[in-house]
Amino acid sequence: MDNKKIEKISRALSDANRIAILQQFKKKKDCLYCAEVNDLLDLTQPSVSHHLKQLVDAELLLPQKEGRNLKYVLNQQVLDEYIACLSELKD
Amino acid sequence: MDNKKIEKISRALSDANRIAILQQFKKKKDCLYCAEVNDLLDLTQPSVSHHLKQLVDAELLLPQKEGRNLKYVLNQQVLDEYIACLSELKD
DNA sequence: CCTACATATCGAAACATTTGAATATTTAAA
DNA sequence: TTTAAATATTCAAATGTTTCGATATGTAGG
Repeated sequence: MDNKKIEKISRALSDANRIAILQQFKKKKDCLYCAEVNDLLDLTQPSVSHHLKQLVDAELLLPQKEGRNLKYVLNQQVLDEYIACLSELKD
Repeated sequence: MDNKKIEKISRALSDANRIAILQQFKKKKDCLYCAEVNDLLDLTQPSVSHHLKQLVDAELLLPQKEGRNLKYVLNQQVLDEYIACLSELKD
């Protein structure tokens, strides 16, 4: 993972709403629907769409269309790689 | 570690210059001098001071005065706690 | 004490991010 | 095939971040 990617993921994580979205995956077992995120956050629909886009662009979330709905799953591999890069900073 | 702290650390990590500073600790064994960071980055002294401040405010770096000079050490504990929080996102 | 060095702060310009209203797109259902 | 629901896009306002020149502060050495 190069520094540009570390920067992008870090930026995606640097917002309270986006952190809340990611934490919601702990409660819902493994996937979250777009509509659920709209309910979760105290923001208008375009703002939520903006935040989800940041997370998808950083590849922390993987989107899957289901008819009119949009389902997201957490990209554990990218998260693992990011954590591995941070661990390398230690010594 | 609460969400405000996760947000702050993530923001501190969301900049190419600050990532470069942290990675420099791998090369220098365990501490970095302010003057070395000025040499490392292609920025003016006030800009470098600004970036170091972000890292210190996020408690990723611990500053130690040495006369006129300023020495930084990596705060491994905070880094570990941050990594632990990210790991918890994975289910 | 004066001078030079190391770092910090201030102020402003440039740029990026966040937000919501309005509107567009896509798709399911009637 | 019209209508409604779910999500995305556009635009602009507000806010936050980055950068640097100028200047301030603190400290060591002469």
